[in-house]
Amino acid sequence: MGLTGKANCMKISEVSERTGLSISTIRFYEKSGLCPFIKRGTDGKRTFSKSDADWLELLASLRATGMPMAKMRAFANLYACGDDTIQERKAALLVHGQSLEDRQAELDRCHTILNRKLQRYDDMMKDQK
Amino acid sequence: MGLTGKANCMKISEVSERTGLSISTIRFYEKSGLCPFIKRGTDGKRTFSKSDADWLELLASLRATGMPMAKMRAFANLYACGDDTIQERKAALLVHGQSLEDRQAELDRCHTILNRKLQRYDDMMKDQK
DNA sequence: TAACGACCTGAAGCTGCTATAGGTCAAGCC
DNA sequence: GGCTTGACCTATAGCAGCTTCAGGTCGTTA
Repeated sequence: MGLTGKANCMKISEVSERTGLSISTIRFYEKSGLCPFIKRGTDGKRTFSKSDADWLELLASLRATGMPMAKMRAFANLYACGDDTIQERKAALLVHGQSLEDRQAELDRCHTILNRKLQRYDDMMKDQK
Repeated sequence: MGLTGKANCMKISEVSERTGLSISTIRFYEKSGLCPFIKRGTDGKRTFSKSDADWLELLASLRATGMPMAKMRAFANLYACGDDTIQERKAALLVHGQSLEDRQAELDRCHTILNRKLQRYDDMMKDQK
């Protein structure tokens, strides 16, 4: 009855909800080689294990913070090669973490510009009266 | 001699340097109606006034913080209509400022996920030994 | 049994640039 | 004068990263 397949096995809609990636995007990522290890049920539908879902969540974070697909693909290849590559993956995440911090600084800078502009609008409106 | 045209008049390369937008992007923005008021010299080259450059700098901030072109175009239309629209422009910037803060929060969230992942890599490497 | 909903595929479309090809013009050099 | 160089110009094609659409397969439910 209400069993969602094997426990520990999620449907694409559940993964979508959890990761914030759209269903189309998940399929697109699979096609692009970011998660070639997703299994299918006998009915041809994708079945996601807990660790598949975790992986997609990490991908979502990387993408949301601006990692280009080419790098994500490289990262995915390391992941697919197993635990020997952890050192390399760690290095990649560290590099990306730096660029994320740069990005945050850039957003702050833009925020300041925005606020200065708002201030100027206020000044102009005062002058008009 | 070394005079760069009228003072108060910049070339596209100078505006590019100052705003961080590529020269192509500036031309593309003009074609897209984000700055239809840029004048040309008798030689057909674009000549940017100080306020043109300021405007493009603001556009750059908006774009860098994720405002879609359609909204930028709406904003540009208000700008082109003159000072009567300041109230509306201010409202638009406030709305965008909110979405910018949301975006910053999202980046922070992703940053946390990244760091947790790094921590887990460290744990795994310890276990391997 | 028919209709619904959740999944599937492949291909086309969209946004926001970026790169390429080909041309104009002024400045500097021989 | 003739030649090259460099900064600009246009128009068009290409690319990344999705999203949307058309059309099809299941399993469940009324």
